[in-house]
Amino acid sequence: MSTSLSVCNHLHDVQDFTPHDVTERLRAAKEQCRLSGARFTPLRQQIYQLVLEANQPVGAYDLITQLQQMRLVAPDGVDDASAQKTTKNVAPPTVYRSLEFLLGEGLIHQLTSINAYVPCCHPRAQHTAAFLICAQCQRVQECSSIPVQEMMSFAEKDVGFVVERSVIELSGRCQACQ
Amino acid sequence: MSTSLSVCNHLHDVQDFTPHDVTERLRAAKEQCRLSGARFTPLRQQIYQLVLEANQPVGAYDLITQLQQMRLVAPDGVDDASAQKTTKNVAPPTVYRSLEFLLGEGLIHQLTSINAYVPCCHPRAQHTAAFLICAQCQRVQECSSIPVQEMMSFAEKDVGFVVERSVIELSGRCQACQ
DNA sequence: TTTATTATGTTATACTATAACAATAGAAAA
DNA sequence: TTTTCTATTGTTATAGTATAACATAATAAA
Repeated sequence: MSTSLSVCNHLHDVQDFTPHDVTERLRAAKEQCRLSGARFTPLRQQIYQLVLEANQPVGAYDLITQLQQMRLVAPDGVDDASAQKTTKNVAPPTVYRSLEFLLGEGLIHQLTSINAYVPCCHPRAQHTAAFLICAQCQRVQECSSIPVQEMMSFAEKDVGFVVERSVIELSGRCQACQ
Repeated sequence: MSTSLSVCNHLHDVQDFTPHDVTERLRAAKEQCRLSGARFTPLRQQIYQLVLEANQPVGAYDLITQLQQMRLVAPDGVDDASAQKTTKNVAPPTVYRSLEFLLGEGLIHQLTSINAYVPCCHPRAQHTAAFLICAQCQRVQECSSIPVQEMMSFAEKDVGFVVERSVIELSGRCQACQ
């Protein structure tokens, strides 16, 4: 996906970022956090980048595995640069806390039905969105157009229900996989 | 909820069944299974009844706990009817398999976002529904009216996405809790 | 610098769900 | 009826997801 951030259609693929896209997203996220006073720490950047670079929704434990492989350390008592390095343990709270931060900033979305995370196609204040999840190719499309809004307003106006959190996830086959 | 089964509005509370309602639901479910050739075994009936009688969505492990309390057994080697009875272990697969059966028959719905189950307001062949989940009183309303269908047809017609499974769950405050 | 706050590390554990195989019960066939 | 087959349930073990609680470290504020 090489679409400019300024384009605001109602349906977006949330994967297939080019390296250039990833860089741009990271830069934009830094700027967004700077403006809102949030601390976009190295760990948070790292995890955001992993979510951006994945071509599928990523699970929390996938991220743990990847972080562990990125954090190579020398064995105890060995100061030799050529020594065989070993991976360092990364515990679940490390990633869950960063995921929570990224969700709060609106940089990523949680896919509750498959316990995974995807980048937000258009980072901004938290917004309602529906997701089309292809069970074949694992691609995800984010959709914030009319039908979603109609469902929300139906709930609020017709039923008097105040929506705080929405989970709208449709699984099936995308057009390309049929 | 004492509404007759024949009433088919688009919004239903899925809790607050009277004992009479529960009996009627069980009878209807037996009949439905008899017609479709499915085996509505005692275990499955028992679990369906627990879901019906709950005034909140129930988790699988809630059901396990309740089943264990219902299955009292005498201690080893004691045949005295007056002996103190002890609970018998019930393992997760026991309830998950029955829940899967009830889902397949369309007798219950799964609330993926809170890992819980509720009775279907109008048992019939599997159908798409949205759920309004009150975070305060835990009541759930099942909604199968226009907005849901519009979202589905949007996905299928406008995007060419064939929906196989839908998770549409809105959490917040119901009218009574505001 | 000192203090306060926020973020991360660490250990332990809770909660949710399924795989794999054994035993049993019910239905169908002989 | 008896046997055979199939579906259901029991049982053990484990996988997968997520959070509580407290210690340490890094950053910001006083």
